[in-house]
Amino acid sequence: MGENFAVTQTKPIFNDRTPVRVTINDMAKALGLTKSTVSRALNGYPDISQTTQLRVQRMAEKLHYRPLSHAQAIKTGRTRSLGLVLQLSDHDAHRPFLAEFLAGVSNGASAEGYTLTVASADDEEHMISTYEGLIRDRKADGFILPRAMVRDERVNVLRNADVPFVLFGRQDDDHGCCWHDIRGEDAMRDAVLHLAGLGHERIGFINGGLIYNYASLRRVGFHTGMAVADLRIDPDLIIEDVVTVQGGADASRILLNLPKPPTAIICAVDRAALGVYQTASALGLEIGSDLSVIGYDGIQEGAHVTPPLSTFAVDAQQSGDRLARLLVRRIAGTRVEELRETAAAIFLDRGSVGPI
Amino acid sequence: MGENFAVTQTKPIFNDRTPVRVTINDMAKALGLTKSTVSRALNGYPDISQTTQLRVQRMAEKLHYRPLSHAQAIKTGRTRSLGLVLQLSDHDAHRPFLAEFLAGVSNGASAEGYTLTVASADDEEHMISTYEGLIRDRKADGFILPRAMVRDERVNVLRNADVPFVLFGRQDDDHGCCWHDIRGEDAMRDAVLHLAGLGHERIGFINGGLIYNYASLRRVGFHTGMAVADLRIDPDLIIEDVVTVQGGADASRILLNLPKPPTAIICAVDRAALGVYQTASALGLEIGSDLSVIGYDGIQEGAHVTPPLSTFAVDAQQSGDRLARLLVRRIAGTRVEELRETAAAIFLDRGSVGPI
DNA sequence: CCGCTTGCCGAAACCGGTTTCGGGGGTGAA
DNA sequence: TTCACCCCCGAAACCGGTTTCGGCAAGCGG
Repeated sequence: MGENFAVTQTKPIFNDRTPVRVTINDMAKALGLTKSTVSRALNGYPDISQTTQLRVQRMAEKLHYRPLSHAQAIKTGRTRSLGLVLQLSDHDAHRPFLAEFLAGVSNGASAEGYTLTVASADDEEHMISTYEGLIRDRKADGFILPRAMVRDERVNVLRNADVPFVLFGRQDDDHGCCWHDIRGEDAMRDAVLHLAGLGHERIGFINGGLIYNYASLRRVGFHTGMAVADLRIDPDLIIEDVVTVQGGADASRILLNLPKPPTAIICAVDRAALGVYQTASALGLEIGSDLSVIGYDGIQEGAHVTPPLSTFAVDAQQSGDRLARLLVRRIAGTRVEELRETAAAIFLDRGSVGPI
Repeated sequence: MGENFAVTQTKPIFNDRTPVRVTINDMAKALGLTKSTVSRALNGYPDISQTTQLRVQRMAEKLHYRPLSHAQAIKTGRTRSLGLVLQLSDHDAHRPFLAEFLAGVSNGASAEGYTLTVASADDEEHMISTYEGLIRDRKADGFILPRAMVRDERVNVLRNADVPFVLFGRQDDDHGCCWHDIRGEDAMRDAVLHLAGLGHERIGFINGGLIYNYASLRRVGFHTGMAVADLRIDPDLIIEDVVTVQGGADASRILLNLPKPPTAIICAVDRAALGVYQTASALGLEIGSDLSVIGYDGIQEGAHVTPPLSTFAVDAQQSGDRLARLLVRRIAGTRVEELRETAAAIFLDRGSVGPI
């Protein structure tokens, strides 16, 4: 017993530069309370005095205490994480936005104290089983569904598993659905009006993928615009279900080879518009003068073609952020009716539109 | 006491079509064992008889029992999830692959029974604090670091926090590092040899971002190729730190305006190669005859330009898959030396290369 | 002065797992 | 027969939280 300095410190404060986690027990000890009181104080239970609650909160600040999410999960069932299942086979219509979208989602999530769990699936069947697995293993408290589809099996699964979810895009059967979406229909309408204002009368429309819900909305927008501009709709000038560059090239070739070809073409998807560029150059048409083109999406490549593509840009990052925050509120129990919002696409008037 | 049928079932088997989770207690009850035995049987403890272990495993199959990952996490510290932090500001050099890469990672992870946790950060500082937060809150058992950099602060942080990680790309200071990478240096060498075989002697080289580790490797590969082909290296024909289309256009303009311009240009990044196309068309040069171009990456756009870009394609999905599996093994304790692998890029001989 | 609320907190059970410890029973040797 | 192992498994503690329950002290009315 030569030394009087007994080693009483059983738990190191620092472990190789990494601060050791402070637990609720450390909090309780530091405050002279029991851990149950600490827990209730932090979770805002009404049977804790104002004074104590504040003391606990201050101490939590001071000690940088944050409850372990998976420790609470075991009792509450809440992991504090949002789920996102990517579909691969999805024709790369929305690939370009993925980075921004993901960044937005993860930003929104972490701002709310949530994390983002990402999975992927090749086909629809695999996707459904992926959801079921994630739900069964409680990997996420709720899900973000990109690209709402007309007949959306994901919605059914989540609905009767009673798991919160939020759609990127709207849904006709809105029972239990909340969403964030861009008003593509307004964009299509404005595109028509813009062209009509420049004297165009024969306006072609190349719509996007019909399995997605946005296609019918944008079709309606196109019709609305034509009606407002008092223009007759020629069914021959409408081609639907086009989501690729090649598809856009093919569709526009059909349109431009008509006896009375359109003087302008509106594309529901930028990639299709890029296809129109190919066909135009093949046919010796100059875009912006011989043929006007308006796209939708605002993908990078559109800025680099000549002339730069006039298009309606969507802010994928902002949308991702909004979706995450909506989902968190949904998980917290807010009614779906209060969690439905849309935003406008912004028109980028670049070089691909001209008077007739 | 009119009824003799007492309601003893306290836990419903089905809850609105959603099967209720079976817990380790259900397993114990069904087997007539204690939960501790069940746990040890499933985790392969040596003090459980062969017979019992098999019984337990069969029952687990039958009842579809899988332990709740966050329930085990609280005791073991392992969440069974892999972390991935995306950097936004990262010039969209690798954006195009993100979808495939992510799909690969999440596939590999789920094949190993892991999930994928994704976060994002705008700048480097934020990124480091993001890692620290994820580590502190035990959100991931290990991390995948995309795009290894020359001076990589992430590596430092993870190294002395003693958290497993795996690099996409190699690292000079390989202490504690394991990785998967594509041998870009071999690709650059082969590109030179291919061109030299066609008679080219003045070969330009537009290298990628110098903050990334791959740049120096590809530079070495270029030099190697030139040495093997017995060609002299003209420093004026080398421009580095180019990662965008515009950058590629600018760099190639410099090269092609030299008194003795190159007859072929190798680009370490496809986007730069696309920039070369722009400059070539501006200068009236026909690619494939007047000027040969070889890229690297294998991005989609390369297939759609005319002539299609000859390039070395990397399989981002496969890489993601490999990285996930390597990381899982790293977490399980495999030595880093056994977890270093490289793969070859595959040459797509399309239309942008011709004899001198 | 007494009884009854009410406010506030501690004690303890619980969630679904893991891990340590100890002991019962069978076997082999003395 | 006894004793010492060894092979298995059960009991119980533990991880870091949440939630229910009960009780003490102060306040209030009578």
